[in-house]
This record gives sequence, structure tokens and C-alpha cells, in this order.
Amino acid sequence: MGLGERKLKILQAIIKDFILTAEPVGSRTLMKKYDLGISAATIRNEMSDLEEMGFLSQPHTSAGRIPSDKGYRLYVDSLMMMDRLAKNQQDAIQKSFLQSFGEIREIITATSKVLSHMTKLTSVVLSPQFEQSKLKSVQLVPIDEKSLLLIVVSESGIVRNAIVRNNEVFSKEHLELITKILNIKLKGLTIGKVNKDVIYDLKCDMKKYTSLVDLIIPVLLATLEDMISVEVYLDGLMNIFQLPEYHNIEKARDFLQMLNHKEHIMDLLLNSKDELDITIGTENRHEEMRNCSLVTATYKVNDVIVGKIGVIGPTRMNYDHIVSVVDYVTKNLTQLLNDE
Amino acid sequence: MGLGERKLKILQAIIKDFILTAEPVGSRTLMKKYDLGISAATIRNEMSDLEEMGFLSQPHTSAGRIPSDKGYRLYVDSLMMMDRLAKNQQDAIQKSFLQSFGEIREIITATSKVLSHMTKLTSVVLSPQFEQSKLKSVQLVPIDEKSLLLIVVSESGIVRNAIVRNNEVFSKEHLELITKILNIKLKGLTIGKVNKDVIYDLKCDMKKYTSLVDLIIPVLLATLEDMISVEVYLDGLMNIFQLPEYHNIEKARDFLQMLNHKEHIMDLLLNSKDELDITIGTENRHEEMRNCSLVTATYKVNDVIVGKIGVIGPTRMNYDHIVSVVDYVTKNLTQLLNDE
DNA sequence: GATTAGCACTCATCAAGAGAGAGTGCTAAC
DNA sequence: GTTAGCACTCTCTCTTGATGAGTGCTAATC
Repeated sequence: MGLGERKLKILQAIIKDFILTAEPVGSRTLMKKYDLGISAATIRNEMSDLEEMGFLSQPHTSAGRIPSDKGYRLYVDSLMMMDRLAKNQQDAIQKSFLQSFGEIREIITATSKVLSHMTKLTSVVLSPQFEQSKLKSVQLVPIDEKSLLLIVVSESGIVRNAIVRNNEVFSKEHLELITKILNIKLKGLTIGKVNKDVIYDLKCDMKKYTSLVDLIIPVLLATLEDMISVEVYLDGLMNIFQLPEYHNIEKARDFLQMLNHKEHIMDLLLNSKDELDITIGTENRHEEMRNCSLVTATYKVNDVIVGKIGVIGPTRMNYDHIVSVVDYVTKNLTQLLNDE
Repeated sequence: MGLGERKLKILQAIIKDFILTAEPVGSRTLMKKYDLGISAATIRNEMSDLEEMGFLSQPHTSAGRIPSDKGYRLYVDSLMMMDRLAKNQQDAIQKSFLQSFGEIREIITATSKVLSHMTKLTSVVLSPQFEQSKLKSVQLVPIDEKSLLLIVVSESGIVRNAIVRNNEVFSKEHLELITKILNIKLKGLTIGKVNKDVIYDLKCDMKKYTSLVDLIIPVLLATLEDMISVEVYLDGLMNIFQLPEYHNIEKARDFLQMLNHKEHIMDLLLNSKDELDITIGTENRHEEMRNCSLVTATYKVNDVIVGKIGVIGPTRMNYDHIVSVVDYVTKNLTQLLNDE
């Protein structure tokens, strides 16, 4: 059985109505609210067909129909119109980005905030993966006789530091020499590529200062580790309380508990490889996500450093709007990050 | 009417039972479960008195009694025994502190985690207030021709940095001079005391380099601002779902939404000035806290830098245990922070 | 042959009522 | 002063019946 024009129209109307009301949609409602030009009985027959084909389902015999994941999938792939955001919404998004100053943390936080605010759902943002970023400089700055500050700067502009403590007084000449060698060896190297071999190499070159180097290396490694670690930012968790699907305490609890596991979220987001990706209900790998959809997008800095942004909500989400928002936010974010 | 020994015993038993079961306690239950040596009828009379005095209340005529805030207050002030934590619990707390390495963020996070874990409630920790901390050094390190890193170190060991960008190339001599002046003027100064006067003074001393100074000063101020800003750490938010008082969705929502406002939490915590403070229900200034109690403690670093830790839960919380945990955690935290 | 009106049937939801259970307050006896 | 006994109160749960939304099927209509 094929999917005629009329069936598609009905499916679209059902999805539209269900997204709006969160109530199963009946044939009479459909006839009255949407100008389909056919009677309720005919709609019933078509709905019956659509259910048989798996695009709709029925909570119980005498209820209306609700879209299935397959139904949403069809809608998202073929029926959805990505609406251009209203001017005032575009402005709101741009404005929120203007307020966040240079620091990457600030930008990410602002992104997360605006996403959840514009969608009234929960937003998830992963900080950029700096693994592919190159090292620009490593510095050792004395802060008092027995401790010094290790500063690592990457080309992408991230800066990290850590304190190195010693029992003896650091010699200025040694420090300068070590700094020099560190820079020669590490400058231009991709952070993710600083591995055992590189460290071994470093140690060989600085055999004379083993005691000092042994102090610095672990701190350096920890700092590099910290630079490439991806952080998860959430916002709008409480928005779910506005949604009828989460008026049930168990549902709300499960949702919140799921988002409490950062690794879990990273797994979800990193799973989608497309520029803009929609995962609907059971399409998700995680059991806990079976009633949720996820709209994610990838943002880039200099084409190598990538991060993810996304919105999580019930499968009954306003895909048109959410996708538009995610898309527009991604564009703004990318622009902001590449301007610097 | 005075509070005889017997009345106190009954109150204590009621509180004990209610903390355990979350159900109003009746006279017969009390007689059967607790060895009071009197009949249910006598207990009823006593309970009636206790209610009249305001220590108990009754949800409805034919229900048992529950402790009022005043009842808990009496309990906490006079009846409570601070139980020494079991050895294994002490060990668990100590262990969790051992795992957190030097960084203050890590320590605070660990504190928050262990608090919520040991109490099965929500923990709140405020990072230390570094306002009273003194500046140790300010450094300007070039990271490339047109940008340099401003590093501020305090005596308490916190380090912050920020990037200063310029359109022109920085002159090495100027930088060294400026660094020198900055250090002379700022070293030893309490961070919170760096005000307009100090800045004005600085500017006067460096009139020759106005363009450079005008670049650096705002960054410096922002960095200092960042150093003294207090952060709020929460953990165990989801623990409330285990409590019967939050099986109601509105209650759970209100609780979570309340804790979503960081300023709100800071206000709550900073309100209590004692070493260890218990605020019960309506004793709290905030309407949203009327069903909650808050156990807070103050931790110190070098006697000047202070922070707060606390546990939030329903007024029906196990005060003995919570207080013991908060107390023990505070001791460990203080020790760890002062060792460094 | 597709469409539609009509109707019997199903199921969730809501309100009202009955019964059970827990607990109290009062009274009279100990 | 303490206790047993009893009537009374109130919540909670279960049942019942009514209501209403919606379906599926059948037969009539276009």
C-alpha cells in the first residue's frame, strides 16, 4: 500500500495536533480543525491504514491516534518545513551571544542558556574537542623560590596552568633551558599527539636535569589532559516540568537521572556524526531515551576543533522550530568562535 | 505547664519514629514500639499537652501526631545526641578526600559529593571567599607578539590568568617595568581592597605607558573579580526522589527550582554565622524552604578565608546523623585546606 | 468503487458512596 | 494519676455507574 497525498496530509495534521495538545487525535477533531475536505469516516479508514503501516499507534481502543517514531521519522525526513525563525527570535539569539565575553566557558554557557530558553526544552552542549589543536607555547614562570607556574597555550587560544612545587630553590638558568627545550619539542604538536614517545624523547634531551624534569612532566601531562577534556553543559533541566509527559514523577525522575550521567550524554551526542542530526525515540541507543528525541548539531572552530550542541525533549517536540533554533544557534556560535 | 521527663521522652520517640517512617505517629504505635512504660491513653493525654504547647501538630483529627518546627528545635537543642560516626563511615569520608588532588575545584566537588552521598540528601558547598586573601604576584608573560598573558597569584595559592591583546607589538622593556610597578603596588594587598583609589594610583605611576596600561587594567580587574567570586556546588539533587515528601511532583519541582537559583542558595548559607548551624523549616527566611531544614557549617583556611558547606533536606531529617556527617566533613575539609 | 452516515461497542475518567482502618478524645473505673 | 472502653472523626481505597470521546463495521449514497 502506497502513501498517497491524502494519507500524508492526515499524518501531518495528526503530528501537528499532537505536538500542540499532547492528546491522542481523533477523526472528528481532525475533520473539524483541519481543512482536509473529507469526512470523519474516511479519515478513520485512512488512519486505520496508517496504523497498519506503522506510522501511527493507539494508546487504547477508544482513544485517538498518536504518531509512532516511524511516523515522526517520515515527518522529519519528508514533510517538515524548516521555518525561518521570526526576526525577534533571531535577535534574541544574537543578543545573548553578544553578552558573552571572549572566554570559552562563557560562550558555551550562553549557548546552552539560549538553546533551552528558545526551545523551552533541555539543552546540552559539549565544549570543543581540542585534541586536534596545536601547542603554541609552554612557559615556566617562577612565582616564588620553591614553586613555579607551568603555563600551556594552544594555538586555538586556550590557556591552562598548574603549579609545580619543589623542595629546593629553582635555578633560573635551568628553567630557561628547560623552557627552551620544551618549546622546541612541543610547539606545533597536536595536543592529542603528545604521547609516551614524545615524553621519552623530552626526557632524553634533558637528562641533566632529571630531578626537575620529573617534577614538571606529570604536571604537564595533567595539564594537557585537562586541555583536551570535553565538558558537558546542561541548561533548562527544569523545563520538563512544564510538559505533560513529565507530570508523572517517575518519568521526570528518570529523565533527570539520565542527564545526571555526563558520560552518557557525551555518548549520545558524539554518536551523531551529521552536521544536523535528529534521533527519534527508540532510534536512540539508550533505553532511557526511548521517549525522547534529540536534535544535535556540530559546530567547528577552524575546521578541526569540533563540539556538539543539542536539545533533548519528548518525541512530541516541535521539530520545525527546534531544528530551526539549533541550526541558527550553531551558525552564530560557529561564527563567534571563528572570529576570534 | 512544664516539660517533664516523660513528655520529653514521648517527644523524642515521636521524632525518632517520624524521621524513620514519615507517617504521623499514633499513641498505640508509640506504646508498642517504644518502651515507655505507660499506656496508650496516658500517651494520648501527654501528646495532647505537647500539641497544645506547640511541639506537635496533627495533619487531621484522626491521624497521629507529627513534630512541629518548634518540636524539632527543642529536639535539636536539648535532646539530640551527636552520634560519633561509625568507623566505616569515617573511613569513607576520609577516603573520598584522599582522591581529590590539590586543585580547589576538585576538593570542593569531592566535598559536595561525599556530603550528599553520606546523607542521602542534597549538599551545597560554597567555594572559599578569597576576598581577604593577599596578592602574591602579578606577571605579564608574552605568548606571542601581540598578546600576553596576565597571571595573578594569591598567597592562598589561587592562580588566575587572562589574555591581553594588542594591535601593536609589546615592548619587552615596557612590560618588565609595568610588571615591576604592578608588583610593588599590589603585592601584599588584600584582593577585596583593590579599589578605585589603588587603580588610580597605579595609573599615575605609569602615565608614560597609558595605552598599554589601559589595556591591562580592565583585564586585571576582571581577573581579580573572578578570583573573589564565590561559586556554588550542588550534589545529590536527585536524592530527593527517594523521599516520600517529594513523591508529589509539585513539591519536587519547587525544591529543584529553588536550588536552581544560585544567589538564593548563597543567601541561605551566608545567613548562618555559627560554626555549625541548623535552621528548621519556617525559621528559614525563604518561603520555599518552609518544609526544609538546613544544616550548615563554616570551614576556614588560615582563619581568614571562609567557605560554607551544608545539607538541605526535609524538616524530617535525621539530625543526629546529618550533623555528625557535616561536622566530620568540615573537620576533614579544613584540615586538607590548611595542610597545603 | 470510493465516500459517508449511522450505530453498537470499547475504554478511560470522574464523582459518589460504602467500608475499613487508624487514631483521637472523653468518661468512668481502677 | 493512670487506664480501659467506646463513640466519633477522618482518610484511604475500592466499587459502581454515568459520561464522553473515539473506533470499527455496515449499509446507503454519490
